[in-house]
Amino acid sequence: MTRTFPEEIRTRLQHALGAADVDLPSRFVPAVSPTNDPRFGDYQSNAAMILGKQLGTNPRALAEKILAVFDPEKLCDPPEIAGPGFINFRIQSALLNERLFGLLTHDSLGVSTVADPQTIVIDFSAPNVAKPMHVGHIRSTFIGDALARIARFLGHTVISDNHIGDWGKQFGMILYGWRNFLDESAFEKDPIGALVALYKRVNSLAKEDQAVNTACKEELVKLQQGDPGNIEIWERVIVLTRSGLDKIYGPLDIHFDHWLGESAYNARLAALTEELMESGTATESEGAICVFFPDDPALADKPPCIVRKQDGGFGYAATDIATIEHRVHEFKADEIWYVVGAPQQLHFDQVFAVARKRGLDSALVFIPFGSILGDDRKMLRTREGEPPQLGDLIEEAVERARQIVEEKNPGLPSDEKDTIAKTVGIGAVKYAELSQHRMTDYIFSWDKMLSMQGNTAPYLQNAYVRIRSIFRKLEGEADFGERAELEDENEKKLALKLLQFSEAVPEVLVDHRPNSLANYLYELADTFHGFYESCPVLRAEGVTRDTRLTLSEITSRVLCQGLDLLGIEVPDRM
RNA sequence: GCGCCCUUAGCUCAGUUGGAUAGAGCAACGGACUUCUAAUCCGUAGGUCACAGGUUCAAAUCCUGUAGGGCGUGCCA
Repeated sequence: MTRTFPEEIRTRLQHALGAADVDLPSRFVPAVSPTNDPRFGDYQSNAAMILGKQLGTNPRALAEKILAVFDPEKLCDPPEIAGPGFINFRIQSALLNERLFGLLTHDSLGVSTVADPQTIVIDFSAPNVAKPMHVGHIRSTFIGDALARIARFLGHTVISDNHIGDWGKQFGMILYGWRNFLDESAFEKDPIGALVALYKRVNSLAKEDQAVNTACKEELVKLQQGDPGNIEIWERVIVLTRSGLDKIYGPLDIHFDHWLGESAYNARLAALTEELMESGTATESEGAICVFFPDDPALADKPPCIVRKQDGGFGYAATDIATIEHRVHEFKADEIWYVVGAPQQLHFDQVFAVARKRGLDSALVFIPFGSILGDDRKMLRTREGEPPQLGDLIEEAVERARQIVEEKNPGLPSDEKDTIAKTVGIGAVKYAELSQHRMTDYIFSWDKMLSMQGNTAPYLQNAYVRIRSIFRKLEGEADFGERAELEDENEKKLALKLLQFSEAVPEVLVDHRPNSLANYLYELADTFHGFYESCPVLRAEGVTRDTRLTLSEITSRVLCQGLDLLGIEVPDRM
């Protein structure tokens, strides 16, 4: 297992600190980060400044003391002290050469698997039954899928679970609608559409008419209590919904290990509630079974967690608690990640608190994201208005990409153009989401989601395509020679960037933010384009050519692998 | 009312968790295709990091307050 450059530098700094007999605060770890200006070398550490402050000594003097015993052998040039006390490191060319060339035979492109693999259940996407996926589902679906891919790549055991909303109050509405207004003919033509129409009709009716609202709740309670007629309807609706969802997930290349929706835990809810009562965790309040948190300062003055409602029905707190139990006991989850919108913070704080009271000690991680807003700057909701559907968005993306391919590369076979259009269009939509910080709210915009210029997936795909084009022009098998020798500044910059893939991937899981990987890939493509402009590959000779071929090959592999971790594919031509 | 989150270039957003002169993309302007794919590249212009204090060698980043916005706040999920 090869250490990354920052890890190596950090280790040697720690050695030096020990050798220099510096009186370290407990658990002090020197920070090492890439520089933002090449004049300062490749990496920098502010350790001397931090320590200088804590120990009351001059930072630059301390830095000199550290560097007097720092061992740069086979790693970097002798480090320099700069500014108020930064220590700057420049990686040795020989080491860059060696590591770069080594990447050719390294399957995971320099990325080490984690030392302590965990079993991680990731809960994402979770659409509702009988409602089509719309643009509001983009975030959970794409972010969750990317996190699953990245965690797997790093060596964790990942179990993805689509916890679909197949049991809630909206289902009562479907049942009510099914029993009262089902239009069989419309249903045969377009099952999903008919279900949606049904839902909408009942929803608006229930808003105005309290009796309808109550009737819906009653249908739900009947279902939850096992009424055979309602069960039968429910089963049919699930099958239909599942097939509708598969049509969306398929082209997006998103797959789940399990589809354990809310309904999967129905049989457990009554007993769970009783256990909660018996253990004193839950109490009755205003006719509902609730958990209060008097000992938790953050939750004490908040409304209670409602496990069972007045009408006897179970809310999603009950199913979520049962779900955690299942994941801990059956899946042996060390961690459970919830990729869910930020507004549900309180709900998960409560549910996690209940789980802990029940002795479930797996790490429960809420991974929130900001809202997608409509033109009015309000959250997109299905209840009012009509947010664009995910299927339509994808279709439009593919169409726009198809037009551009037609324009740029009319000579390609038609079926290849189709494939390219899918790869590019879907990539653009995914990247638009994943390149953004997950907590940022944004106003949904077709043009933004479908942009194909600048910092977009097609930009990264284009860099890959240019490289594949180089190799297509090579006669026969590519020969990368026996070593790399970096001369030009653009080559060195690119080599360093490529070697930093090993830093960028693990970085994502520090804060569960795929956008940090997207940023890295954009910078890589940008660096590559600089290299591409000033360093001809095929016209070069000897070791220069070998080196440039190596740089190109590794760049294409990192782009392909990196994009794959975001769930984005690359075409060979575009 | 209370709680959480947000405010960075005309627009959309990054900003490696406190580091050196705050960066990209769009849009604007000026250049580069008989060359390994121009979905590209190079250059110009664009900033009181909402505002006011504070913490320190160092603040877009941490603390306090103010303004504006979003979300949540007992039986939807």
